[in-house]
Amino acid sequence: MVTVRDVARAAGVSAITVSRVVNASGPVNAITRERVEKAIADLRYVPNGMAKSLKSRQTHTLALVLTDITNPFWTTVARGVEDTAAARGYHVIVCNTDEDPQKELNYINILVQRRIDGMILAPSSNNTERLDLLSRYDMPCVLIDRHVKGKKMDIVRGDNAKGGFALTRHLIGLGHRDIAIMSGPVEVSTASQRLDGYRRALAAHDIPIQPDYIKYGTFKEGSSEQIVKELLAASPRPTAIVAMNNLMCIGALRALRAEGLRVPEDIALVSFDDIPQASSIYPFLTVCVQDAQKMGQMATALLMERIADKAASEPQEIVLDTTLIVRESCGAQLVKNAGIHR
Amino acid sequence: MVTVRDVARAAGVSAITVSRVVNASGPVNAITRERVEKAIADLRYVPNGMAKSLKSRQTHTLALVLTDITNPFWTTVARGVEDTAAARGYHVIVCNTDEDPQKELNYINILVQRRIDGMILAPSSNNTERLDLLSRYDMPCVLIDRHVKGKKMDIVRGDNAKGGFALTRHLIGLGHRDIAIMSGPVEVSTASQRLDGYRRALAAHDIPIQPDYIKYGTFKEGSSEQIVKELLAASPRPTAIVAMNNLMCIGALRALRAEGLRVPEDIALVSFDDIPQASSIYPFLTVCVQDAQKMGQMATALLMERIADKAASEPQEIVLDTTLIVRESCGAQLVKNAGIHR
DNA sequence: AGTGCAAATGTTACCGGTAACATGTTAGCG
DNA sequence: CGCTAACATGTTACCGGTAACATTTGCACT
Repeated sequence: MVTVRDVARAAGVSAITVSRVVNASGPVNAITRERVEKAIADLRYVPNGMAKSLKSRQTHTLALVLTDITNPFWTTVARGVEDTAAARGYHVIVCNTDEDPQKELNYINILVQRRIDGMILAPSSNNTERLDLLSRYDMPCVLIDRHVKGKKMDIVRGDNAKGGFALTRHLIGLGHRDIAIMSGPVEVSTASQRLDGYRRALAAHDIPIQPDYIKYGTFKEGSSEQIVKELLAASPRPTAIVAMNNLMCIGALRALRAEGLRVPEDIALVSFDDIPQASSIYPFLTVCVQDAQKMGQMATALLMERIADKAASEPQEIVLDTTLIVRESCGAQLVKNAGIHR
Repeated sequence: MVTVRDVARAAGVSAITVSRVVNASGPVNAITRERVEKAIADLRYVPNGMAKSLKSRQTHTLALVLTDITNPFWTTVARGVEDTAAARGYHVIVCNTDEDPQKELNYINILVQRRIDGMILAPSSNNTERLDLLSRYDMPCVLIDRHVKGKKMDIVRGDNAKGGFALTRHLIGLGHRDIAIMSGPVEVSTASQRLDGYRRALAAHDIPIQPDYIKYGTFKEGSSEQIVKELLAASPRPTAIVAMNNLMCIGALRALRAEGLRVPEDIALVSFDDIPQASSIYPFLTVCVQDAQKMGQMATALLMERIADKAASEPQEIVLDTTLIVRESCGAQLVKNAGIHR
């Protein structure tokens, strides 16, 4: 492949002059410039980004390390990150960890080797070891959607506690008192904060917390089936379920139907995060949504700041608001039509 | 940041010896190795991937250039690509063109500069200029989902003609004769092939082709509204619509509902590609699906072959089968219950 | 003892771009 | 006319890793 020196030879100048023409990084006589430009065109010279990166110590590459690229929430985050990064001349490597800390660690190691300029990370566990690794290597990092215990870092996340509170209170307002919750993994902050909101809402209405009503699963569709079975066996049987994310909610809906229960007539079901294309044609699920695209944008902007700034200012925590969208699955319609539910 | 030479100094050996320890690329005495490994651990040495890439002329990076990362079809393709690439030690840069040839060209230029090892591309136009650019720079490239006229290249795609044929014939089998189609952009092969299948199915049943029934839009939700309006104004009004992809179909469904028409009672609607999470809770749309994940896997595997092989064998065309999933939106249930439809 | 060979380690140079410094040239000004 | 300043261009070295080649050491075998 053609190099600066090839171009230089063809144009009868030195390599640095070619570099100056390409980057407008120094004075070049108009006639010389023209000759160089002709040589570049003739030889179809394309500068080698790696050589440039090696010398300049920046790669103009970010990584987005997320837990499930199949989940529309993350897709939308990715879109926000990609757009914001591209607008500033950065590229994004998307890495999918499937909530597996080992996979996550692997990716981090490779990304450090690649000397990416920074990283947006949805941590899959509370273990701080790999985060220490990042700070040791001076790699700017912004956490997204989740924090890690005992480690002060930049983070952009939704207001999970408020969301959990809002969903639960809404159900209480519809007359429910036996409200169960399908939580995500205990050690993921998103889950514990949402659970907190749930607890606080119950407490605020003097409803005692039933340990039987709190179940832990993964954030995937698959784990719901077992949980639904257990919840239906609880006594008294819950009249409403809060699912901790969109995929678990879908799983729950299927599982409930398989058990012969209608939603919302027999049991109400609400959840966090939407599935935009689904609700567009079938506005059924009552959900608490976050602006995922904005979350991606904010995280990227914060990361860029951090890259420019490195260890300067204190780590920031940006908390984005959540919105409750009331549709059918909570049974609000039923209540409206028939007075108090149950 | 620590380099081989720093480690070498600390261990009292030469740089190349460190390199040999790290890569097991030459004989090293056990005692020396131990000393070097200790130095690596003490200094927390991490090899610089860029320097390695510069020397070895490979980046272990692929790019996936697609047209809409919000579309679940492409997300699933991305997942297939990512998994397959990661399994072989490659990383993927995902680039989103929004069907904009200018954006696509930009990305290609930057990717050539980065000297990525290869590229999987869903071309946004029939223009071959940028593809010539790729071959000129000797960049292995596999087209995905779409081909480009008059350019022999590796490609992995679905059997669009067959799919278009199957959807149309299914509607004909249900008694429809006035079948309209919402096509994608004329110059995208995916669209023209599907349209071809539609035409062939009509011809096979001696149904004349009505130019009024063929409309062209983008592959996005937004373009459907206008098209639906136009189709409803045609005379006779079509009794069924074939949408060319999942998002257009959603748009059409909304537009039809807005016009006060029920699907499938008043008009049937079928489409290409599913929205998995939507149909999981609401199995409504009759669709012709492709295995997107497999498409991504195959494309990556083919690309890897091509990277290993460069200009060796002839370009391959891999055509994946499509499957018709009959659900409600085509009106099959109605027909079953009530005899011939309309 | 002499020869041959493998293992162990080192030296040099290069991948491609560019910062830092050096040199040559021209124009402006007293 | 001589001096300075700004412009134009070039030389050298470095970013960090490693291929190619060179050197040294130790051992087996004749």
